[in-house]
Amino acid sequence: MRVKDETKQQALFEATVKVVNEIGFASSSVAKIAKEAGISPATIYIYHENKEDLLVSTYIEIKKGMGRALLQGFDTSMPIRDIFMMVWRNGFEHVSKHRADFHFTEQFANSPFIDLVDMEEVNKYFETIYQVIQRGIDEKIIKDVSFEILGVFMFYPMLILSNKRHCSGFALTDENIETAFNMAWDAIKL
Amino acid sequence: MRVKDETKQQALFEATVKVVNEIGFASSSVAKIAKEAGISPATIYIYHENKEDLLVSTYIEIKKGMGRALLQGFDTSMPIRDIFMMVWRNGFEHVSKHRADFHFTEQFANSPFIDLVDMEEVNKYFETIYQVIQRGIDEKIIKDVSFEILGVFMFYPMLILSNKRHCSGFALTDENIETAFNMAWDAIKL
Amino acid sequence: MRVKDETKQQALFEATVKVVNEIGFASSSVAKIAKEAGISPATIYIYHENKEDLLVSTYIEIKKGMGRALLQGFDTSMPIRDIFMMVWRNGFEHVSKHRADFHFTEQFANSPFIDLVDMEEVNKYFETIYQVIQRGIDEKIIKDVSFEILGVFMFYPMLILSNKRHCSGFALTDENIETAFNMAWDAIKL
Amino acid sequence: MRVKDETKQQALFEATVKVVNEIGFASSSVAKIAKEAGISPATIYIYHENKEDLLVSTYIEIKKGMGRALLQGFDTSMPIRDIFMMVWRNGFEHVSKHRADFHFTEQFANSPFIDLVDMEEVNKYFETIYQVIQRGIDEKIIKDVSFEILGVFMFYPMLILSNKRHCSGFALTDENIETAFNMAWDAIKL
DNA sequence: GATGAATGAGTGTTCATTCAT
DNA sequence: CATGAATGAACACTCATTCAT
Repeated sequence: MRVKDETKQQALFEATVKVVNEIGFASSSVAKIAKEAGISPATIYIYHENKEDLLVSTYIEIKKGMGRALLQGFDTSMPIRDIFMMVWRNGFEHVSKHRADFHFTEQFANSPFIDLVDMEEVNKYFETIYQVIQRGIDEKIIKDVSFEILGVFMFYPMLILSNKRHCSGFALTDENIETAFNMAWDAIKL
Repeated sequence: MRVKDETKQQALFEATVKVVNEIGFASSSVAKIAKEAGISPATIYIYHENKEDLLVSTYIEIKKGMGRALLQGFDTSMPIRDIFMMVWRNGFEHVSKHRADFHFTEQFANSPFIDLVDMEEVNKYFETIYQVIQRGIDEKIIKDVSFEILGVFMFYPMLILSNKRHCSGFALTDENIETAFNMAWDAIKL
Repeated sequence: MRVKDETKQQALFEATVKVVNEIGFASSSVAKIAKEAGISPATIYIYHENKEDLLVSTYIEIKKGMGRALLQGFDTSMPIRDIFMMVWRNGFEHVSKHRADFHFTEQFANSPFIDLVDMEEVNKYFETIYQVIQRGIDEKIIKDVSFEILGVFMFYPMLILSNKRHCSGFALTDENIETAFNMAWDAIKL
Repeated sequence: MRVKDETKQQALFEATVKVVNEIGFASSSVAKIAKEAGISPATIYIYHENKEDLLVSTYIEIKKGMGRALLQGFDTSMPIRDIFMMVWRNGFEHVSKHRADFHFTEQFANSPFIDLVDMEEVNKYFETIYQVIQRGIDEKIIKDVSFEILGVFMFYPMLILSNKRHCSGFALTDENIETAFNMAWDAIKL
């Protein structure tokens, strides 16, 4: 795998997301993705070892972007609740701007492909957030339960609410986002 | 004229779930499912119009079972919170007994296959629960927000917490289940 | 093969002709023919040993009808030319009334299926006509060339001219039929 | 990038003709044709969109060769009858050299596949001959009837007489060919 | 006599991947 | 670096036929 043309690599990621979103993993083929990206199927093998690698790389690329987006404007000195609200808003903003990407990750994370991902690598993009949660627990602001349970009420709701497939009726207005945040906060706050 | 073998149909559903869970939609083929079910690939087409129909039927079959399970022991006269707790417990119990089925639906619901399902048909299995929610809203016990938002905090958590992929560290103990219920209830109660 | 229901047998012949004409031998299947005939594929095997036998039987059935039709109103005492003209007219009349049947035989006779037919059996339906030809040769009215060559100019033209595929512009009017007859007669007469 | 192998394309045409002639459209499969051509079934799809396209292309290829062959030695200044005789002889010579090809076209032209052919494209290979016919009509040498009728007596006989299936007893000797020509000429001449 | 269930073998076509250019 | 040609293996699905009922 020799890397050269960065725009081609980018086009490949975008094509992968588009094709998989439109027809699912079951029907997605290297040929179709290549066609969408405007390159030859053979060229994909210059950028990626095989099909699996293409899919996994696409997933990690998107996750990296999400981790970065959530922490936009982050400031340790802010009150815990404000930090969460900011993260919450950042999350909705980022997702609404990258619906397709996020849609892809949902599909990916609920398939056996997820087993191929080195979760350590992904988690490090969210490290800072874990630290905030821990602080909240230590300061007795947040319930003292496992990160996983907290995530179920604080982070998954962002994904589900933003997912047209699951919540077709939830418009991403400031008001709706705040209402939902209050519910999430009620769930996790002590 | 031989008569249609009902056990074959059942074996087919189980094989579909098993194969899809193990290797995902991307690699699941009619031949593999048939082999797992111990029948000829051609026989599948006696029971189902095509592959799509097999997958969709499997999904609906599972959803039907879930809807039935959630309402086990249901009694209108119970207090709203108790009903939800019962549904919550029923949910975890059912899911823990049918992990594979439920795993399949997660994958299915996050793929384009879900678009092939007549949601009306699925929703009717959950009709009674919708009525309880409405009663809770009317009696000012539950927050007056859309069903979708409530579902995100009251029902999706069951799915995510039970999902080893997403919550490997969440053991389905009575204590954990109750802790999580309290968080869900905090989120939706007025 | 036990024969019972004559109308079913007839429906089967008609279905065979219809299906083969519409989609050709390449796509025709026992199942499609059975469906067209309104019976089960399995039932076909009560009336015919196998698919081949069904096709061949259909061909022979049609040929029998043609042989009979050509000789309608036949009378040995008529002048040779008049006999030919009568046969010619009978031919066009019969074909125009049984376009589909005739269409089927064209396709059949130009496929390897024809090799399965016992030509002796078919030829006997046309025996009388061969005798007339021989008389014409003996009486020095018709050119003394082989039956095959004479057939090419006297009988094949009926088939080709009646075939919409080959002669879309040839309307089966009395005038056209007579014009063509004169050409055929010019070809074979001494 | 490997370059398309023209001999492979040719082998494919020949294999198609051979297989279809031997077992008919009903039994001819892409796999059998590929095997006969010595290539992988998948390779066929590099040269042709699908099976249909392979068959149609083969037909057109053969027709093109025929059109060219008929006009060998063609000279406008020759008398009409001599031109026809030359075309007639060219036809028999070409057919006898390419029996298999011509056999294929007979089968093809009597099947629904013929409907897939752009007749305009085929007819242009015979354009010159149509002009000669028209000249013959204008000069009152040939009967003033439609091209189709003339073709039935002037061109179809070549095909039928050369067809072992229809005329097993017609040897392609110069004498036989001339005898038949005279009959054809008698049919169409004024 | 008639049929739907059942299937091994086959259908046309696409797959992920390699390779010569 | 990039590609179209090439393919063995697999794909979803249909085949002709048999068989229990």
